[in-house]
Amino acid sequence: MSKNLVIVESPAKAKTIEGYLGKDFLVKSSFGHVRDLVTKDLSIDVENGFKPLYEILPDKQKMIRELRKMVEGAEVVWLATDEDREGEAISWHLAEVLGLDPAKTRRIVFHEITKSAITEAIQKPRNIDLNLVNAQQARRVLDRLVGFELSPILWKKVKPSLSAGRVQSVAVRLIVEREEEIRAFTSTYAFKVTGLFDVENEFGKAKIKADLPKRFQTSEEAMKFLEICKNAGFKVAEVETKPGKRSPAPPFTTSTLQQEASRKLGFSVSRTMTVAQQLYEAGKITYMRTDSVHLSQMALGMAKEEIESVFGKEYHKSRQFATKSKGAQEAHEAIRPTYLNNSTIEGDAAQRRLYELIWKRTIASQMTDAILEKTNIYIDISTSKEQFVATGEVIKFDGFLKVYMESTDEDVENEEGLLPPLKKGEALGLDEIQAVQKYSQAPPRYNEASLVKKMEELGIGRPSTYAPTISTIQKREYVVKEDRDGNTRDFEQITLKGGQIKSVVKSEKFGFEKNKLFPTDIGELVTRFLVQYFTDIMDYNFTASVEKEFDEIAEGLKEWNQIIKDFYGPFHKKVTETLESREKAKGEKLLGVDPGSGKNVYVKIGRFGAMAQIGDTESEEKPRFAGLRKGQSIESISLEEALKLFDFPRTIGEYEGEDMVVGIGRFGPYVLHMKKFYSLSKTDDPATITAEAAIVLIEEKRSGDANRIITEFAERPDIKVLNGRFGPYISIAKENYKIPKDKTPAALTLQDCLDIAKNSAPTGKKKVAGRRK
DNA sequence: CAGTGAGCGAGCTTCCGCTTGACTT
Repeated sequence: MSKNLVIVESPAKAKTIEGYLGKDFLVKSSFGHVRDLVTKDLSIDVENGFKPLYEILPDKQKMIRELRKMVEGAEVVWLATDEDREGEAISWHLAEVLGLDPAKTRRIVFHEITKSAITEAIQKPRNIDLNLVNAQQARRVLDRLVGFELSPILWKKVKPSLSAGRVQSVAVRLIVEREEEIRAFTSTYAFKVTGLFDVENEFGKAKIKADLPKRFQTSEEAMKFLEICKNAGFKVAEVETKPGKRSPAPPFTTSTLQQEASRKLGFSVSRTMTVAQQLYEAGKITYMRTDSVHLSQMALGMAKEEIESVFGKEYHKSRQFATKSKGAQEAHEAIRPTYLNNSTIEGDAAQRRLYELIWKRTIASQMTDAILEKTNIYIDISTSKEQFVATGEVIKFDGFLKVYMESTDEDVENEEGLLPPLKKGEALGLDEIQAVQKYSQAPPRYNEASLVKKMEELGIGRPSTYAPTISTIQKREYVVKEDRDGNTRDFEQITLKGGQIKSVVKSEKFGFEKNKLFPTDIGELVTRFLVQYFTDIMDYNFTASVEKEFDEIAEGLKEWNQIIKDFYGPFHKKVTETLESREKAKGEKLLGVDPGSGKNVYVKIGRFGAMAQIGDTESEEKPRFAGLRKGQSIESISLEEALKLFDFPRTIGEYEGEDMVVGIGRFGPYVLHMKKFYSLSKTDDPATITAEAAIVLIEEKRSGDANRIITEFAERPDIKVLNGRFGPYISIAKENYKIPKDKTPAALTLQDCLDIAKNSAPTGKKKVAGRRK
C-alpha cells in the first residue's frame, strides 16, 4: 500500500500526475462530485437553517468503498481537487464521506499539470476552506430551491413534467425575446450608391470601387442623384493613409472553442465537447472545460520555440491574456495542445480538425500583431457636394494572420483590398454608378454557439453545463433547433452606364435559417408566465447578483444560511401565492368562427401540448379537440389550417375486409387497420393519401416485422429471438437480454434463452436514481 | 411508443454543477 493517496477529479489527470509523483504516491480520481442532495423531494430543511440532506451518488458508491480501503492504508491523504468553489466542495465531501482524519489530510491545488507545479503544490498544503465550501452549498441549495419550487408550479399551471431553473429558464427567455424582436421588426430600406471608376496614369490602367456615404430613402431621390452624375466629372479630392494593426484573439476557453468550432467546422456544441474529450483523454490537449485564458509558463516557452523555428523570431510575441467573463473561476489553463510542436495529430477527421483549430488559435495568440495600412480615397463630383469614398487595407506585415483569423457571426460584405496608386487632383473616368435598394435586417436568431456566448456574457451557466443546458431546453420542448425556408422579395437596381440610366427589379432570398434556435409555444407560454410572476429570478442579472453574495460567503463576510433565508422568505411566499390564486396559463387564442357550426375556434396549450378547440368549454356541449401537428404553432396557425385538423379520423377504404382509417396522433399521422397502427411516411399527406398507398404501407410494415423475428417458441409464445437496431437480442415478456458473443442467435434453443436470462440482467431497464438522461 | 384534451385525484415529473462510460432494440 502506498504511503500517500492523492485524489483528483479527473481520471486522465490522475494518470498523468501519477507519472510525476513516483511510487510512494497512489493517485485516484473522484470522477467529479461524489455526494449531492438527495434526488427525491427538496431535501433541504428550510425550518432549520436550510440544512442540506446529502447522499453518496449511486454511481460513486463502489468507488467510495474502494477509496475507504486505500485511506486505511495511507499515511497521508492529499485532496487535490480543482481550485474553485465546486472543487473545494468536492474535497470537503470526500473528507466527510471517507471520514478523513484532519491530522493526516492535506488540501493542495495546482493550475497546471507539470511536474514542477505539482511538487511545488505538495510543499504548500493548506486546510479545506470552509468558507468556499459554504459558498458552494449556498449555490447548490439556491438552485434546488428555485428548481424544485418553480417546476411544480408549471406542472399545475401549464403542463406536467416541465422544468424551470436559474439557468435554463433565462436561456429560454433569451430565445423567446429574440423571436419577439424579430416579429416586431419592420424592415426599412434605403438606396446604397456605389461607383466604379477608371484609373489611367503612369502606373497603368485600373478600376476603383467607391461608396457614397449618403443613402437615399426613395427610388426617386436615387434616380435624381444618378441624373446629376450623368454629365459630371470626377477627381481625387484627397488620399489619406493611416497605419493600423490587428491583434490575435486569446487562446480558447470552452465557450470560445464552441463558437469557433461551430463557425469554422459546423460542429454542434455537444459534438465539440465529445471530440475535445477524446483529445483530452488521448493526452493531446489540456482540459476542455475551462473559463480561463491563462497559459502556463511551460506553454509560453513551447510556443516561443515553435513560432521562432517555423515562422522566425520576428513573428513571436509572448502574451498573457486576462479573463473578462463574468463569474469566471479559472481553476484550469486555457484549452491548448499539450505539446505545441505538434501542429497536427493522428486521429479521425473530426479530431484532427478540432486539434488543428486549437493549435492555430494557441500559436496565433503568441504571435506579433498584423501591421496594416488603411487608405481612404475621397472622390469629388463636379455637379454635387457629395463625395465618393474608396477604402482599402493593405497588410504590411502579416504577423499572427499567417496562422489564424477568428471568424465573426455576421457575414462581412465588404472585402477591402489593395487600392491602385492615386494622386490628389487626378481625374477619374466613370465606368458605372449603381444605386441598389438595401433592406435593413432583423436581429439574428441564436444558434447553439451564439447562445453559449450570450450566456457566458451574462455569467449564467458554467463550462461544464453549456452543452447539457442546451440539450435540456430542447428536450423539454421549450426550444427547437431547425432550418426554416426564407422568403423572396423584390429590390430595385438603378444603373448609370454610358450616359444611360436603367432601372431593373430583381428578386432576392432572405430570412433563410439553418440550425437556429426557435421558441416553441410552450417555451413562450412558460417564459411569459415566469417573467410575470417571478420577475427577479428571470432577470438577466439575477445570477450575477447572487454570485456577488456567494463571493461574500467565500470571503467569510456573510453566513450562507442567512443569505439563503433572505432569498427564500419572499420567494416562497410568492410560490404559495401563485399556486393558490393564479389561473392556469393556457396561452389561449381565438382564431375565428367555424363556418360549419358557427362555434368559436381556439388554439391553446393542453396537457399534451398545443391543440385546437371548436366550441367553448363553458357551453353545455362538449367542445371538440385536435392536437396541432409538428411544425404548426399557436403563434402562426391560420383558421383554415386549424379546421383541417378536425377532418380526422377519416376512412379511406377497405383492405382484407376491414376499414382503413387515417388519423393524426401523438407521433404523427397514421393508418389504423385491424387494430394495428402504421405510421405515414414524411412524404405522405394524410389529407390526400389513397387506399393503394396505405396498403403499400401496411405490407411494408408486415414484411419488416417478419424479418424481425429470428426464432419463436411454440411452447413459450412470450419468448422470442429478435433482430433489433443494435443486432439480435432475446425478448422475454417485456424484458430484453443481450446474446453472449460466443453464441449464434439463430441456433439458440428455448433452454439457452432461459439460461441467458437467468445469468444476465435485462438491458435498458437500469434505473439509476439521480441520473439525468 | 399509441391516437388523449372539461374536471376530479392517484402518482409521476423537476434544479445546477463536477466527472465518465454504459447503454440504446
